[in-house]
Amino acid sequence: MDTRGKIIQLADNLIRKKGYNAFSFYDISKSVGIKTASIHYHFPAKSDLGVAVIEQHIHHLDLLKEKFNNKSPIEKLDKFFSIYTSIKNEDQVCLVGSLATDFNTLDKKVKDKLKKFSNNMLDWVSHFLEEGRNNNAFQFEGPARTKAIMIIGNMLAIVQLSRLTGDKDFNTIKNTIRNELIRK
Amino acid sequence: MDTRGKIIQLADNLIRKKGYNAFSFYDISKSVGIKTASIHYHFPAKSDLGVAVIEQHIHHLDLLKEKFNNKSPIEKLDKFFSIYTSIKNEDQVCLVGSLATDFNTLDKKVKDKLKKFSNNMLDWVSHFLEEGRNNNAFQFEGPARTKAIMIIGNMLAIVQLSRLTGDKDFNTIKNTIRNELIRK
DNA sequence: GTCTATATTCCGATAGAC
DNA sequence: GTCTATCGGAATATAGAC
Repeated sequence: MDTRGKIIQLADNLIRKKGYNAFSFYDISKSVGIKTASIHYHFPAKSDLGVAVIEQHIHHLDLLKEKFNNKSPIEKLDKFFSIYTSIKNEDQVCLVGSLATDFNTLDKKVKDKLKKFSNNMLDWVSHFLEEGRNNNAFQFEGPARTKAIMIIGNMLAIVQLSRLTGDKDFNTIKNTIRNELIRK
Repeated sequence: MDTRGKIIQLADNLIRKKGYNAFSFYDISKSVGIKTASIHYHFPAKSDLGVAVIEQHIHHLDLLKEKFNNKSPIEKLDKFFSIYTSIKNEDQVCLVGSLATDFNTLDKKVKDKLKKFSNNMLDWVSHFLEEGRNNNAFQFEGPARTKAIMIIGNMLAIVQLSRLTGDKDFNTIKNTIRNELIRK
């Protein structure tokens, strides 16, 4: 991977492990093997790096949407869950949760990009929930968008909460959501 | 309120509005009207202040448990919701969510106190959910503890998510949880 | 693209006077 | 309990050489 890519990757990891205001250019410089001043060549300000991290997430979600476009709602759901399993296994939280708690300290361009990402994610989940309900794979009441917020919210929350209540709660909640949603 | 109490109150507000690593003793000194050095008389280190903030939440929860001990499960549920409504109205997130995303940057004593608070909250909600199911006020399947994690998680998440998706989503999710839980 | 060097600001924390 | 003064360190960021 090129230097720019490495910096984004490390920043992403640090934001989700320690939080946006707790990581520094020095943390990245140690791992990449360049000085902090060199990072500013790629990203003039920290907020430029923050924007790039979110843009990468948006891009990855676009690729994922395309890749799973012809797959079943259940396969899409399990892909959605697997994202959070990876997050949990690496002792991270999700990007949206990490940046939402720091929201009032972010630059406008970071805020706006984060809103775009969360709405893209919400649209994707809403669509495959509605798709699954229409072909009787899923059961739930009310607007798909509301159900999507609740499921995304539960997964966002459990990666945070299980740091305090115990790691095993992650699978408990994931399986409960799945069992309640899938029509038997 | 005495100076110590004012400092705790302001720290609590700042943690939930900006995050633990984004607030400084200077922020507090401005509002209280004393110098930053004077804050160290009350709290030698920032982590001592963090612990005190969580201890106040634990104390308030204890008082609330006692006050609502003889009330109905639905009244307890609505009190639980009202806590998050206050949080949302003040553009904050809940203490557990704010500190969970910064968890890996906290001192051990802050981590331990936060675990205690989240488990106290989880116990309270679990108990009134079970109580409500036993007297047919609530309907849900599976362990009360699991349901409690999901409801707490949804509220923790929606105060964060609705910063991005829109403030009106807060009431939508709160009302959906309430309607699904209460037996008609 | 990366470096050295440096500017600037901010932060948590301590010493000692009052 | 609060103050002034100060320390030591860390952070973002820039200038200019290579």
